[in-house]
Amino acid sequence: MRFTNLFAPTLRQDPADADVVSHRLLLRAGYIRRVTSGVYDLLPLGLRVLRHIETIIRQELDAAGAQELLLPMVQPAELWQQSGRWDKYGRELLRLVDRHDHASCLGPTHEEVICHLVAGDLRSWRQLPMNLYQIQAKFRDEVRPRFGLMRGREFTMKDGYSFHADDEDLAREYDHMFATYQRIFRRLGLNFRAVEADTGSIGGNRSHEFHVLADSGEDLIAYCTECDYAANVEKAISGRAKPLATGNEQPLAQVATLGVTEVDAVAKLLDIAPSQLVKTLIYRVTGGELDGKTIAICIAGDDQLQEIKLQRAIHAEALEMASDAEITEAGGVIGYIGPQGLTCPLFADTALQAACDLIAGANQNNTHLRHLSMPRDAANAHYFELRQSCADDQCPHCGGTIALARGIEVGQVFALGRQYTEPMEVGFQDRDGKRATATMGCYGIGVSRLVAAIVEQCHDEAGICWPMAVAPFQVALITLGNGEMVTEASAELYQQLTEANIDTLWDDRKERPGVKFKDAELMGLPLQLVVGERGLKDGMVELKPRQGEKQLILLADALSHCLQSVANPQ
RNA sequence: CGGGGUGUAGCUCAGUCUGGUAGAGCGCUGCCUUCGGGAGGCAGAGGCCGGAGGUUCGAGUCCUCUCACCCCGACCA
Repeated sequence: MRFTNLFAPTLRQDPADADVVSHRLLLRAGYIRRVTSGVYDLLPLGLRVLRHIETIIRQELDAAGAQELLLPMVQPAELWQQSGRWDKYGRELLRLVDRHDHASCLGPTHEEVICHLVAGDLRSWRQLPMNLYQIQAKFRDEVRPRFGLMRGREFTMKDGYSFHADDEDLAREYDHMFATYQRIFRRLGLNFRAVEADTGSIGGNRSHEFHVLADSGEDLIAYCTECDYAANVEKAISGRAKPLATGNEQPLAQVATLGVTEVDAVAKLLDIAPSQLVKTLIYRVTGGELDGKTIAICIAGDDQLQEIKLQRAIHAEALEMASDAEITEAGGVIGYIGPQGLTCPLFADTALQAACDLIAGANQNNTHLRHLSMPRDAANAHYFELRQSCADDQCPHCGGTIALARGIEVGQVFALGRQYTEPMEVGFQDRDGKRATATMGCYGIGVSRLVAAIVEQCHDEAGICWPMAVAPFQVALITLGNGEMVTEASAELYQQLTEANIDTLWDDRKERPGVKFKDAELMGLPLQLVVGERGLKDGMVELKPRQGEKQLILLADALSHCLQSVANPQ
């Protein structure tokens, strides 16, 4: 491609509304433009990168035995009503009504549609297993889209679904897809980590997320520095670095804490560690057996409640901090809430299970209690793992040290089981001649998000630094000046490179050298091949990897050098 | 949905407090000079100051309403 034919408007200054590096660079380098909140145009350069990522995904999935198909974006409400998600999915599901007053939605994910398809044609166990995938635009009406391609409302996703005769075979395919995902992300040149994950609203019983490690990531993951354990903090379980004190049961005693309510302030006033305090939080529950009820949660003073864990533990759909009135009704005194004397159900973190000699609110103004013993004074508590993992925690598997890192979730695999196949009636006749329901797995990759995630990990001061495997062009052929000699040599090189199937962007613009170098670096092309009069006099050109040193080479050797650098990038 | 912020030239932004002819830099067009790291000169083009209503002799500026976008939070495969 000649630069003069390429639509790639680069910006000299940073766009005002982009704070995150990938968003900023993709806008500046002419890869994307915003249409409206969370919706982007993918310009030719952006599309090239996306296509390269798709190609790697296709190659690996096809090799793994999956088949590509394409499902519709507009889906009838009936399918979602059948699975039960029409009412459950919430406002992220963009619903529309057509001219016949028929309700539909834009697909945020395709479990219903694929089950409908498979249910229609599945007859026998002999047809199983099958693994079907598609790469397609998804729409989720996110409450707060942000960071460019990182969290859009419309985005490109690879979603795959597998169907099996039994859970054993599903487990096999789950592991197979897990390994395939690792190969895909490795080929993309990413520093990533697979972590155990909560199954969220998609449901199911086993799930891993794949995270690209980056400080701008929206997720927090906990991992062991000594073994393979890694999990999203929404799910991670780890032991406190310093267990809480047990034994030593002394009688409860009131202590005046006039106007002091915050954990750190109380700890300071009483000259104790924050871990010796118990925080009591009051929530209102939506969904599940406790629907509409108020509940109390106890957690160590220096721990944070992980709400997702609580939600899972009590099978709730949503949690909200209780209002002042609800707290009072439950017997709590705001600022001095403690487990004793509350009238609502009490849940506590397992770290507190045997803890004694604690300080807690007394449910009395300006008063705390000393020597609180959870087993003795909060005997009605139900214990669950509710605290969020912290750095320096103990690994549950090997006892090693836990560390935290930020991650961008770029893929997730779920063993769904029969959660969708039951209501969608995906049945077949098993080898004993009996009717059976298929079991299902689903596997997603955020393709457009990957574009952003790669930039987050591969950039420097000057711009993007694409891995060779996904770069929109592999070589930036930069012609310096307009002389006949350099133009002819460049044209010759351009033809050679193109014929050798090397994606080459020939900067044939009448621009000064600085402009060309800056644009090539901003765009992040992995190799620069520079043709200038200075070198050409001696039959030489320059080859420079995006982040490496430049090398003078013979014009005659340029093609073979490029072939080698493309095949074996630094 | 709560909190904060921004809308003026293609981009980045001044001008708004204190009402009085619409500005700068970069980019863009033409010409000249320059030609190895976002050059210099000259001449130009480009604006319903997000939108609607109001106050005023007069509104980018003041008032009311509204829309869009960004950030933090809540939420979220």
